[in-house]
Amino acid sequence: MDFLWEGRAQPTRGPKPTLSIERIADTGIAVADAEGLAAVTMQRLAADLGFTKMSLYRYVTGKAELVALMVERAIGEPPASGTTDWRAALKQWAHQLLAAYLRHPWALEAILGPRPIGPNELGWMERAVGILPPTGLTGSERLDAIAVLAGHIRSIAQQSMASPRPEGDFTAMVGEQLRRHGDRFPALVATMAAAAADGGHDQAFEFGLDRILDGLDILIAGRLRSGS
Amino acid sequence: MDFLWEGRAQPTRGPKPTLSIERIADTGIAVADAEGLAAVTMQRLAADLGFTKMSLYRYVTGKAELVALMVERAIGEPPASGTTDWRAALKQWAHQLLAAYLRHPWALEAILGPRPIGPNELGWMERAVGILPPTGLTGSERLDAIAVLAGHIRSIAQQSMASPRPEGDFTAMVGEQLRRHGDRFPALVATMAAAAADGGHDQAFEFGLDRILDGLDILIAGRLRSGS
DNA sequence: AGAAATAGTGTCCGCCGGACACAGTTATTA
DNA sequence: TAATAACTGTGTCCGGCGGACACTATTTCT
Repeated sequence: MDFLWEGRAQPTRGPKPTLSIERIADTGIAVADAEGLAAVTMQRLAADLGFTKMSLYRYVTGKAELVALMVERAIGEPPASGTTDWRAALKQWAHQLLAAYLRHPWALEAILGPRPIGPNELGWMERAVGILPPTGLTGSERLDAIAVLAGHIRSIAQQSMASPRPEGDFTAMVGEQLRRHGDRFPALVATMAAAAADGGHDQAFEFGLDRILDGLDILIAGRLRSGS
Repeated sequence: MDFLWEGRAQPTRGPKPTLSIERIADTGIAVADAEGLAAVTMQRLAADLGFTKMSLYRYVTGKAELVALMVERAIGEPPASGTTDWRAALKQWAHQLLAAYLRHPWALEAILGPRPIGPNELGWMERAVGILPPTGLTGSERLDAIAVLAGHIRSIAQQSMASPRPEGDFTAMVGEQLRRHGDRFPALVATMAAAAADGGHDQAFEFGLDRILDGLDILIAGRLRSGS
């Protein structure tokens, strides 16, 4: 349950371990980066490491624990902040977290559903809540604000997941279906045509981020006005 | 590829099929609702239906297709809108979509990554973009606005996923780790304490929704002012 | 009365996560 | 120094998964 927090107490007797949790997790990360999370199997990692499958179970109690370790290492520690302005700092934080997800898209798959929380994941949250205090929001509001941002980041990262085949692209797929059944979706057809006419390049992340920050700004400005 | 759009042309010769795609998908939905997506196996569905596993492959080319069908049926058609005010309509849409996800939490798992898009999914998008036109936003902006909302909804639904065991709850898990390693996360500890002191009940969805809509409101108001 | 196409079954395969017993290695203890 | 306890890595085995394929039984068209 807390294997993400304290390292195993290393035993005194017995042969020296040749492998390490870190090497196994890093191999898993490399495989997942290159071929996706589905390619991460005990067999595969053992083969890449030159060991047998069962030897890995000396370092990891099961696959769930392995994946949790991979996520924790892949996400890493949050970089330090550069500004004190809450809006600029949150924007920077969002960009950094998005970059981390884009480096390891499989992590989105791995963090679905209830799972143990590691120090790095908590570190990212810590950095974010550390930005907000001087803004006059309540504790719940600060947590909720970060939840919105984190959700937007995950959502965009998920949408940007590189698809192995070109026909997996979401907008292309929508376009294809609209070409066939456009009569059933008139507003969508019109909007996508308009989007293709204007700039049309992919700004979904920046757009959503700016809207959320604008919305927070209003709330914060109101609080500061009524509070002072 | 378009099995979600047109029904199979039914053959003339041969025995009458006893099963149907719909019955199979509905059985899958029932199993997934009750025991999660992992419990949905060909063997299990066949057993529940009183047939052999391989008989299902007469109706469905593989498990991926089955899951796509399950999602399409589970999400269903979007309900009709009640208002013409864009903000109220978007809010209603968001609540309806969230409710749909909460009814079938496993759908979040199933819609990760590139996948075929069905008419119902496109219907939800159609309804959303149909709300926005009279707001002065460009085509790209309207699509991006919906993407932010959809992301927030998915994110909240994912966070609210009922965990089988009580210790799977996210905030509880965070609290537990903070109790042990709180010294490393001072801002987080302070914020969670503050959140427990104020109302503290779960308003993450409404909070984020209102922030996003506020942010959109600013942009729209600005466009209308400069446009007229 | 074929012949052709289909529905459902039974068997088989490779791959997966993982339990378990075993042999070899190392530090402690008698 | 010899015995022993603890540990590492291996080999074997299991149940369950998705799915390929051959086979029989059924239905309809020629």
